[in-house]
Amino acid sequence: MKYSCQKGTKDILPEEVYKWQKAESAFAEICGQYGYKEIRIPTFEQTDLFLRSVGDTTDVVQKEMYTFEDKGGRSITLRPEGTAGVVRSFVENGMSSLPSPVRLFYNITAFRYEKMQKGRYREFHQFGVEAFGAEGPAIDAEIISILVAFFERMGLKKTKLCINSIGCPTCRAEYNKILKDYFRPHLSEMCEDCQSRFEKNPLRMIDCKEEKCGAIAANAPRLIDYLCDDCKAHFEGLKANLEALGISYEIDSGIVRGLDYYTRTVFEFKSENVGSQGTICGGGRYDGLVSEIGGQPTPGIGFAMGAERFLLEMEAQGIEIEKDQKVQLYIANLSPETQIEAQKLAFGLRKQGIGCEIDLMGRSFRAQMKYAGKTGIPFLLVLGDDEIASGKAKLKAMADGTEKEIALSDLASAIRSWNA
RNA sequence: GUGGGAUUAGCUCAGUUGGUUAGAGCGCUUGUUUGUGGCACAAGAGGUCAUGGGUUCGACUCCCAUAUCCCACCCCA
Repeated sequence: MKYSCQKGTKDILPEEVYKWQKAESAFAEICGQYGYKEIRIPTFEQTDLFLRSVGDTTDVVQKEMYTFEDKGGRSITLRPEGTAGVVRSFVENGMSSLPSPVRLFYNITAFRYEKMQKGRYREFHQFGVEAFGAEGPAIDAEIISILVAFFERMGLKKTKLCINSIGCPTCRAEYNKILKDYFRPHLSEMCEDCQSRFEKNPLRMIDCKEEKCGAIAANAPRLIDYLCDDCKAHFEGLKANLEALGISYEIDSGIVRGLDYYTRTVFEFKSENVGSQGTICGGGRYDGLVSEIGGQPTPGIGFAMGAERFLLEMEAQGIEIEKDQKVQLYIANLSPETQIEAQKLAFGLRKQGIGCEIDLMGRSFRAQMKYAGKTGIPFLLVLGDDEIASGKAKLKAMADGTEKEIALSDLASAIRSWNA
């Protein structure tokens, strides 16, 4: 074999693509019910956008971006996530003058140069939502409820919501001091990563997976205990709002989120079935991001759900997504002449909304029957010389083999009313 | 970037201390006589055994390198 798809990319074949379509349409429909409008943004942006928004010290930026120079000498990056591009678009298109809040959703591919493992790809799909202009915790609860509604619609049973607050720049600065005071005496026992995190971003030391670090971090002061009054009120408001909606959650102070733009609310839906990381979707508030990108200060919040991880979870929970059968009728034909008549008949039926397939390879009648049986097409009609002459044919329901004599001109309505 | 396992037909896999023309199941195509399927039976197509070197009289089998896939660490969706 000469060519294969690139590392970390995947073909989504017809036998699987219906699952994607179901998930995409359910997500779009639910977002629509909430008043979120779809936005489609470019696949690549200027590199600097991601340095500024995602943060130039994050792993995503430092080692995972697909960055290249185009023929005009510009530094271009394939988007590693959706929020940055949406925020850029929000600012560039002056959406702050739209009625607030501005509610957007999207369905994109994103790219991260990583070593792959379960639930992790270099090109992956995200369903996401962003809401701009609403400051209070109600909108936080709203976007979380979108996910809950989506999971319910798709039949997903067990989902675990974890929430946390990582505060605002003011309380986080204060907390960082406290955290460093706590870790300082233990620093020599901790891993190299944590030692360098100590100066750069002590917050990340909390969710270190190293056993020795984890033991030390377990007793570390938690940011939610040191939130400023405003942030505390916001978090309490979110909890109350979730409870009012009947959405159960856990507080997980280990959720830090690896992108720099997050403030206050952060959350994840987790599972053990989607790879070691366990995150099906993650999101949070980014109240400083719009101004960082050059817009008027505007609060924002959003999430991204990994479509591959979502589908992995569906499969792990044994939830089948129904396949839809667009072709209703198979027309078997017995000769070159009847094949043309079958094509004419099918052409007309499709205009009436009945999907049809016919044999075009001149295969034996038996082979055509086998094909019709295997494809699961629910109705069959044999078009031979007799049927053409009489204008009548037997319409057969493949499931139970029952047949009814029908005038060819009445086929569409006969199929529609078969079970009536 | 670090580490472990794998790579033989479209798919899932056999392949015996290295020994002639490389196998099975599923799938696919065709057929089992005249126009009714899923089953059964039969036949057929499809492989430079991931790629490149090496050892050997001889390599799918042993050695090395590369690529790809799977999994874990880091981190994220």
